Amino acid sequence: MGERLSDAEEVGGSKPPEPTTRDGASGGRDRPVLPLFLGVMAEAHEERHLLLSGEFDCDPEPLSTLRHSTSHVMAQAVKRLFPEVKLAIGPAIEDGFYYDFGRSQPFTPEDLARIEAVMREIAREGHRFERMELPRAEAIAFFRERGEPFKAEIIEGIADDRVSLYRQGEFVDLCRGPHVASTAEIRAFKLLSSSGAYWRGDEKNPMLQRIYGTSWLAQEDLDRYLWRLEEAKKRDHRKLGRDLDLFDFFDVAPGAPFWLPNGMVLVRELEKFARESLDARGYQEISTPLLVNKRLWVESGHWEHYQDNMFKVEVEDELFSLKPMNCPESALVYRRSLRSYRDLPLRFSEMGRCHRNERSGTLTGLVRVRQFTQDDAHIYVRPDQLQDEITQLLELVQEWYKVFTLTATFKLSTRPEKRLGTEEQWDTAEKALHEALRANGLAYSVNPGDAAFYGPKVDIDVQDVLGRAWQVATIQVDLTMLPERFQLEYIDTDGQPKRPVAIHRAIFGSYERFIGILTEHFAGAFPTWLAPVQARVLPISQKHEEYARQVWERLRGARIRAELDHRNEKLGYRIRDAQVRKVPYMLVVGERERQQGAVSLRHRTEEDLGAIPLERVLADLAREISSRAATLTVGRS
RNA sequence: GCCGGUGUAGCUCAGUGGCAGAGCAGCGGUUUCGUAAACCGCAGGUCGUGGGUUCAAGUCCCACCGCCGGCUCCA
Repeated sequence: MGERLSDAEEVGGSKPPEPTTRDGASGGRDRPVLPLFLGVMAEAHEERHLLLSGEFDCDPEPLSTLRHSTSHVMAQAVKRLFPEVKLAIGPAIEDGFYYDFGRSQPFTPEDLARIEAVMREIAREGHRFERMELPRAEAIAFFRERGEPFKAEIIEGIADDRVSLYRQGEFVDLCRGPHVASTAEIRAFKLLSSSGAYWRGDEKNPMLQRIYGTSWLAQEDLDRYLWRLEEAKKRDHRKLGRDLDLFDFFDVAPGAPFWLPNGMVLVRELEKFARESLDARGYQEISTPLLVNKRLWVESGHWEHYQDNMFKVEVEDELFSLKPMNCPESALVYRRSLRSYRDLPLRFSEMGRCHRNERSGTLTGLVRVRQFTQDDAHIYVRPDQLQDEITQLLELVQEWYKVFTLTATFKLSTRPEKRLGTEEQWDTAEKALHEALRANGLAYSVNPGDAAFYGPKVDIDVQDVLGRAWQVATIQVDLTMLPERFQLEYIDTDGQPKRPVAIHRAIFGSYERFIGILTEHFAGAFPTWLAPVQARVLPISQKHEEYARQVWERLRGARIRAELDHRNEKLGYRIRDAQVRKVPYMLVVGERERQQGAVSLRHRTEEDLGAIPLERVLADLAREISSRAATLTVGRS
């Protein structure tokens, strides 16, 4: 993770700090993996505990252990500064750790600085982490006496007779370990932020104050991580969206993006891509109403289960709602005529604009919105067609993501406790998903019990260049919801009506989120086929404007999105401007080019590539765009 | 929705009770330029919105809205 930023498309990015040579698999020449781990294991009883139970509060892997230990040191520092604070929990998490504290006052940035300073003192003091065990009842009494109600509550929920505590210096915490040997091992860390968090994650419980931090084995690793955070900030689609004039939000429509001309190019190109692909695969596109009478939502069950998220509108004493999903209306389309077994699979695709009343605090740029457009489809199949259809869908998903150089991860979610449908139906559906994943040679993880109540699903995450995962696509088998609730049927070979199986699927997920992810993935430097402006013509001076205009006309004639920048500015200024705007190609023209019928080419990340005949540039550009190439190829060959 | 932070020019930000500021962007002029920022000038503001305190509010107080970081939710 974090090693993938060196792509050629990176524009104006700073160089990462020199990576440390050790990286888990790659040898680890000077990382103190072994000594640290031995330190963790030094105490014989802890080793025994590991061997016997394998139960720890964190992964006994060195980095998690270090982060978990850092959270204890932070808690110790907080207790030194604010003795009245109550301890809750402090786990290691990806890239760091947090600790939750019971305290009426939130922590200020100044508090964090003070806490961090005390943590460094504690590290200098070099306290050993010592494990001890107490009978359960004694431990409860111990924490009650120390005024730690949360800790006591945790132990009350533990079934074991004995619990383990860890001490470093004056600080004692309920903990299963493991820990590093001494606070002296905690060096490369930083507190990052504080926020509210509910006790045990339940909003009915009191709100605690959480402090997040990060901790690493070596200072270089910390520096590298902090650099990664900076880099992620530069790639933030909200910033790039504004800088590149892709989209904007206005406070009159929270959670609903306005697409600006540049961003709308992205939407249109993606739509075009999707339609070309789906048309070739037997999909039939439909479009259904946004505003629908409550009666439909009652029939679909959304009124019962999803009402709180729906925008309601009263029209002439009748209640309507903006659709939060497209499936019920797709079912109406299916149901409007008698279907034969020969008609299946029936694939209805829809660019479905949905509205969901997400709670205000959850809205985030394009990735969490109230109005979005799904690249939705509902596929109706006979049970015997299910597996083959899923197999094809997985192929399609991979084909699409490859175009965007995104790497997908597949997660299979299986039957939950509360579910509809027979065991036999679930067996068949889950087997179909397993087999389809295998048929595609895909590695996947399984989330038992995580499926929707109506059928198992495969969710697909993509990783962006910074290694962050985003859920985009989903393939959900629907055994009961649409088929049963809407009484869907097809006439089978025996002349009898049968229930089809429905598949709900989206590959981009939503255009909004997908464009947000692409923006971050490419850092705004989109492949040429997606780039809002594909080429800029730059005359050396205004004397060369006429030839520049001819070049520009040729580009536009070839339906290339081109601009002519003949502003009264020096060439260097205009080149810089095109670079900043991440325009893939700059075509510089002066007297020499005019005489040769050529242009001097420059890629957005590179130096002058020299004069190239205009005809060749046009041909190369056309090829690159029509093939939806991921990299810049014009003039290279 | 909850906890906290935040909101000043198109953008990035300064201004801590006493005349609303800078850089970039924009516009005008000079310059006519060979590969990442020429020079001079001009214009640009209900300081998120609404109340309040004060002789005086961008600044202090209250409420609301948006945004940011989390929590929760994510049929």
